[in-house]
Amino acid sequence: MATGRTHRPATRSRGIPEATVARLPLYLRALTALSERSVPTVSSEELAAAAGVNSAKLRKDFSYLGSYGTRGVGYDVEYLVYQISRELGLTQDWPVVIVGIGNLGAALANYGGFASRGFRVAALIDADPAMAGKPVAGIPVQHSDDLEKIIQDNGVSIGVIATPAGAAQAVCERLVAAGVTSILNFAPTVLSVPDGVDVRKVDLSIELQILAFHEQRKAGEVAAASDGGVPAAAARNESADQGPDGDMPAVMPA
Amino acid sequence: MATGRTHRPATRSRGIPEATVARLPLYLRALTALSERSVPTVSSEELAAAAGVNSAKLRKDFSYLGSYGTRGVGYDVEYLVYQISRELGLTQDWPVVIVGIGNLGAALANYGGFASRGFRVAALIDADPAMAGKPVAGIPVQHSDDLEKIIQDNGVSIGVIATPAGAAQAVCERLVAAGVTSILNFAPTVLSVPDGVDVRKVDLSIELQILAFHEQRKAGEVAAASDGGVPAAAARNESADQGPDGDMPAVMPA
DNA sequence: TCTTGTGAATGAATTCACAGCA
DNA sequence: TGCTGTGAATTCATTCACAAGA
Repeated sequence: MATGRTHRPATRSRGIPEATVARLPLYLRALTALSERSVPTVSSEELAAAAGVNSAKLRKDFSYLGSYGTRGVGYDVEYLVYQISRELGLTQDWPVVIVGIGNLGAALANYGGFASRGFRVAALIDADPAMAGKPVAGIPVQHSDDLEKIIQDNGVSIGVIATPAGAAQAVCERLVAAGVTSILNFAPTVLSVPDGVDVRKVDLSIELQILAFHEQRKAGEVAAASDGGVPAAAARNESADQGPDGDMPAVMPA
Repeated sequence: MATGRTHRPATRSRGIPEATVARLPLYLRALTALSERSVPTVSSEELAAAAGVNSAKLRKDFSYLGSYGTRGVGYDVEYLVYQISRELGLTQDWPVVIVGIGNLGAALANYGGFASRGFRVAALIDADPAMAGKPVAGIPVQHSDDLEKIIQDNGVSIGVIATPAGAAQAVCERLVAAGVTSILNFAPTVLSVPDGVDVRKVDLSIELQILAFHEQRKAGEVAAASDGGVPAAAARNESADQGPDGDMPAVMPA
């Protein structure tokens, strides 16, 4: 788990399963789209289809949040948007910093999906002095010497690492020391952090390797040489669903 | 599951759990680093630490591949690298195309972690005529009119979608029609694909939302207003591990 | 003696299937 | 009547703990 639910607080089952938390953003995205089309209500079946999951799972997920639907009718779109946003903590402002403004860092800085969801790029930081002052996505890049000050001045608690792998652990340590408690890591390294700090990672290369694994199976797979040879053919019948499967993200440097 | 293991072929348990497959690239990365340092053998304990998982899980994972270790000693690094690479299908060449050469597409094109793992960027494709011919990462961008021909000429079976959300489904359909059977989707949309096609997604915004959820908990969380009010404080004691947790990736447009 | 490989136990997530309510 | 909400059943993943083997 990225974040172990240690003991359960007191009242009510404040223990929303991690797998459910990971799907809430999907539901939110689907709901937002419905909201923009002024759709007033939606059934679990419809919403599940839009989010790419099955309806039983969706209803179970929502049951952890409370009873926000109406039997025989469905869910009120606006109300659900609000409830899920609140649950995810998106009703407040989250300043984030991006460290490492290479190709990837720049892509992230330009990503539009932030502001709309409570995230605000508070600063861009890079170790290259030549980058300092240069605006990326309208925000001037600052030198990493000032990292600690930037974090503190902006009250940043979420940091994004988009540096090369070699620099990631050091950057991570500085971020944590300065007060960051959640890190999104794009560098292909395992970061070690103290308790109380969450790390999530995104690794392109890993995702491709997982695809390659499945791809290999499809081709009819005959030989593959050594070790107990694989049984021929057996035409796999992949089910073609999205990723609501529980596996891992992947990493990527700038 | 991203790819349902339908019936089990014949011989041997050719059913490697999806969660295990998702960790193999992590092990491979750690092993590659050891290999570069010419470390000859490694114990499950050491390797697990390097990969950020626990050793029982690692041993169980390896047990699905076969018995590649030596009791009392550990694993031969080179041998394991080979076995895992073979299992993941990385001993062969995988040509990939990247569609949508915006900031993100360019970042992906420049990503170095490809070639070293059997992936080769066969072509970059964009819908903007102004981009055509312009080299990105040393590869000339081609116009999307030629998508089908490019896929077929290069025998591409893996496609990466880095277009804006609005274009993703259409691109996906053209890729699939042209013969692509695995897709890595960076656009924040649910793609629908026919059976037999695998889709994995990477969504930055979702990852941030998951972090925000946990971040919200840490702050001591008092009010939060409506719905059954959350119990005060209860100082969460997050365990700070990496993402080998089974949750979802996230998405992002160019 | 040390570390793997693995059954058995536990825990988490998903799916089923239907009672309960609008 | 129709759709939600949820216990119960099932499937999948992790962890334990120790026998087997170098």
